[in-house]
Amino acid sequence: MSSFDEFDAFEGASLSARAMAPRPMPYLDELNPAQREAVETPDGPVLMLAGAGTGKTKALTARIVHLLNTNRARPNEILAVTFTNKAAREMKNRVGNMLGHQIEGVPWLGTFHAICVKLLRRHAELVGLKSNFTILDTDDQLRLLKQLVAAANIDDKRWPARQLASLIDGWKNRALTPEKLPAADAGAYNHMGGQLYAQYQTRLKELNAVDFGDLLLHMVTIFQDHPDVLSNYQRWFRYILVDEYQDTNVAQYLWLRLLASAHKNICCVGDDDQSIYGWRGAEVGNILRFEKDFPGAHVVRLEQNYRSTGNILAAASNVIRGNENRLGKELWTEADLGEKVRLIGHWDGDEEARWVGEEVEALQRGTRGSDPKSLEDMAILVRASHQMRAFEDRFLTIGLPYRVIGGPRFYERLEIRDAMAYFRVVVSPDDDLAFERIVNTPKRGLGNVAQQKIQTCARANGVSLVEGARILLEEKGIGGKGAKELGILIDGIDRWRKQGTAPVIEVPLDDDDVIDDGVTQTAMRLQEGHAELNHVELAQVILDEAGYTAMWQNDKTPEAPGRLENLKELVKALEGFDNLQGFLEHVSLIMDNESEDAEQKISIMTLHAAKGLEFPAVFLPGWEDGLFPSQRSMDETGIKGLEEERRLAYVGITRAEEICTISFAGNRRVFGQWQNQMPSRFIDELSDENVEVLTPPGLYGHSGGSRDFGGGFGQSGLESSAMKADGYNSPGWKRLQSRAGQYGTSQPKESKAAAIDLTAVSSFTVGDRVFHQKFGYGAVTGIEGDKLTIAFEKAGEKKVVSRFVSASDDVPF
DNA sequence: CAGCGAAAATTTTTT
DNA sequence: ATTTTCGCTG
Repeated sequence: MSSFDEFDAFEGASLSARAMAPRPMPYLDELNPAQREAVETPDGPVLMLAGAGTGKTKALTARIVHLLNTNRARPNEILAVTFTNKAAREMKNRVGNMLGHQIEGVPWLGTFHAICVKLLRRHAELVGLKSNFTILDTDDQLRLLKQLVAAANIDDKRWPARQLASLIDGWKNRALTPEKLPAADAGAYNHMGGQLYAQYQTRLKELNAVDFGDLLLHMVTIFQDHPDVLSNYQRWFRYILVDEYQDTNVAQYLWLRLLASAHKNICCVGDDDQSIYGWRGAEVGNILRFEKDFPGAHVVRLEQNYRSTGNILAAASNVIRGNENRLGKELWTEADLGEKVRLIGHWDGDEEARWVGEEVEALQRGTRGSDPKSLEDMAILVRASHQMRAFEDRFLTIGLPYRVIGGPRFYERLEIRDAMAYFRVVVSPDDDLAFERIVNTPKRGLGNVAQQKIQTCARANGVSLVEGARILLEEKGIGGKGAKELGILIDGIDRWRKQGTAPVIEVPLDDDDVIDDGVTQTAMRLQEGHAELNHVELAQVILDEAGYTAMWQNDKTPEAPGRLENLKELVKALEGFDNLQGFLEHVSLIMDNESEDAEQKISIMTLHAAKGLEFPAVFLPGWEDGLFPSQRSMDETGIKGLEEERRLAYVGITRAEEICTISFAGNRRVFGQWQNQMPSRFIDELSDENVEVLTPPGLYGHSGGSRDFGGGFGQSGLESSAMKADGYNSPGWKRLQSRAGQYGTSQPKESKAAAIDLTAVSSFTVGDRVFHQKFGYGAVTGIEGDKLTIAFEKAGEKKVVSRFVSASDDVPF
């Protein structure tokens, strides 16, 4: 009460009060009433229901700053959790900016996983681990499970280890240890699920390792079994903030509830309409139930949208209205109606990609009525990643710079994982999984048989694989080339260990000094060893001496140079860390790589990856039933799945600030087979008055100007609404169908042949030497209609539309 | 044991 | 259609 009076006085603006105010709070003036309410209700449970684009992050950061400014908490007494590293980074930055860098930052601001690692390092022994445990990636996890499955004599064919992995994952998400597993669950996976889960956990402990799910599960277990530890943290974390609360799973929920149960100073921010991670264990129920979990909770609704135009917002609202289980919010905006949401149907997926490409270029030029837009301001959001390919191909051929977000990540690449496995073997002698990975990479003549022997020997002696291999060699249990190579490898590992920084040693911690200083205290400390090399040099030496670099240098496949390049980048990335251990830790948690490059590019990403982002212009292709909403999602979870898909649609539309373009295709290749597609049911749920139906350009080719489907559907507003009123019987759709009939088949394969006749372009023959703007010189190796297959000297083999290449003679020197 | 060709599986979304 | 896995041969 008392400390608050000062601020009331401050509001009153009397001079004396202002002089007494501890710090100015300009950030409060920038908040709207709802945001301000959320910020100025610091104590007790608060639920901030923040719709898309309503300034949620702003409110959250202001709240943190406010807690600090009012001296309610010191920076390290605030626990702020997010889901993604990106969100954590952004919040850190914004808090830093608001504070004007007066304070180092908020040390306990991070993802659930990052924070749990920090905590678990301090209390590892309580769950039978050492504090330098390693975090397994999904690769290792699967390899481990495969071994267990094989040992249990289960047919890997009928019961894939992958399936077991996802079961275990699911159990961990629900905070179920093997002991707590309900009988119904334990019987899964050929009646062996529970047993194998227990074995898996035992094995992890032996390896001194955890998987991703363990990070939370172990902490929940520790909190539940050790009230003293829990109460320590309850006292320490005086204020708790949670971002994206709708995405929390049971384990995360329990973790939070345990920590908050004493003081209940917990502020959860979320939007039930943006809950799109149900499939990986997120429980919308957590947010729907908040007021029951925390009686007397203060609920604040953020409903003013600052992102999108009126039309976009209205269309999105109308779609989400189709969901039953909602807390209910109605977004509004002061912005103009703006352009209507644009809707267009295409013949097939390639045509769709072609059209989007042209549309992007038109937006760039500003010939679409609006100001010219930068590629940075545009995004293509797809349901599933395989949809990206069509756009990548298309953009490659027309030379449109693009960037795939959330694609194959740097640290998940084969060569990077191999290299890291080498580092791991050097750093942690017991990392059997890493050893398994590299023992025969590069090829050392150590096949299955030899590896089996090492396994057996290690197990018989109760030692790690490296030691097992050493013993095996001494006992001459292996001969020939393999023995020699194995000897070299083991000697190498010994040498690298000596050359590098000495291994970490545990620093004993007692609970009292545990959280004393979250910034600088780490559970491990480096022992100043007799390192001959710094860790960057060491990494290079390891890769070179192990023959790993050479392996790729000798590799003739086209991707080998890229892999070498990646390895170089990896070594360079090491410079940012003090030692190999720190780096490995970082990598296991930070799996995103935001490589910012100077060139302007359009972004391609999944709808999931787009959450939290915004773009002036957004393309939403592939709105077809079965693809979006995804058939699988509906099959697996029925109406629940459909509602989640609908939320995904809502997320997609609300990413757009000014221009939102939705499209679908009548035909699409699925598993290499052509399939007829129905327009998505969500298209029918868009509100008519906010949508404009565009006329598709000619079906084929670039020759005769724009032809539309069977005489122009959607020219008038009436027709367009008719179409949307019933997508399945819409004139547009029927015309799309009848167009198919015109070519005597519904198989576009056939009609593609027709397209070839119409285009009649190729003035090239196989063997011609050609030039392409982007790829340079090459030779034609195949012709398929107007598409040429060209073996480029630099870029390798590519398929390119013939009009983008010229005979190389034409190119002036 | 490795390299090659054939068969099978894959396509939701990820901290 | 493409990628991964499997099984056979050298």
